[in-house]
Amino acid sequence: MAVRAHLPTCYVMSPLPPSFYDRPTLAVARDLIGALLVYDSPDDGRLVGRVVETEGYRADDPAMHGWRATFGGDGFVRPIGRAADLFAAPGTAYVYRIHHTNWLLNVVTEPEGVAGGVLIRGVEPLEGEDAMTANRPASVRRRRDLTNGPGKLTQAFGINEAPGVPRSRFHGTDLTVPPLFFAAGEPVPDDRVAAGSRIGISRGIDLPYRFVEVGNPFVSPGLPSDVRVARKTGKRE
DNA sequence: TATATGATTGCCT
DNA sequence: GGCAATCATATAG
Repeated sequence: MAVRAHLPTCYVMSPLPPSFYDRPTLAVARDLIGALLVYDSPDDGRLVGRVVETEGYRADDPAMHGWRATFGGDGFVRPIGRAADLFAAPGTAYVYRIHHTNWLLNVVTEPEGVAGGVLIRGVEPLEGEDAMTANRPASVRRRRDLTNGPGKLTQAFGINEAPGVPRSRFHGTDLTVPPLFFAAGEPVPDDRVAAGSRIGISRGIDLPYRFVEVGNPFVSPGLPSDVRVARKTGKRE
């Protein structure tokens, strides 16, 4: 019988404050493991997922959006395009669409004026799982496929948008107040958190900016980019 | 202005 | 395992 995480009954789920995000990006990414993603949905009621996988993106990082235009060349910082929104106040939502219908949720980190963000890549459903199931395609069979990927969890929570919509409703919103926010969960000890290379990127593949809860089935299934490259080129470590 | 690519997913073989 | 979907954004010219 599978052991499922449960909501501590005595927990008051209050939003993590701006000071939580006003820190180095990787510290926030690490500490979000085990935190609760909460959305008080007008359609689905309260949805709660426990964060089990994150990735950090920051200014020293060629994988960050608009990195070349923003930091390249003379090293002068000039926020351009999407990257400008990563300079926003800590705790701001950074939501963007990739490929066609996939929307990815990030939270902005570091002091205002310093670029950084954490991508939420996997959560474990704790509350409102029926609604999450309804929000995902009927073809989804395994429970873990509900939320074991950055585009999957936004769809399960209903914080994605329709194709053709240029921006997300939540892009630029404050994640330190309802309806969409993070709350403290049971802290996850260091021996259950692993850092490694990120997934699906082509630059900065060696930077260990990805954090997962070891062994949790809601960690996304993709191979880290450095492993993928090593396989493709036939190189062994 | 023109072209290449992507912080993914799901369906196909 | 491979690859299409589908278009905004990044980058080159």
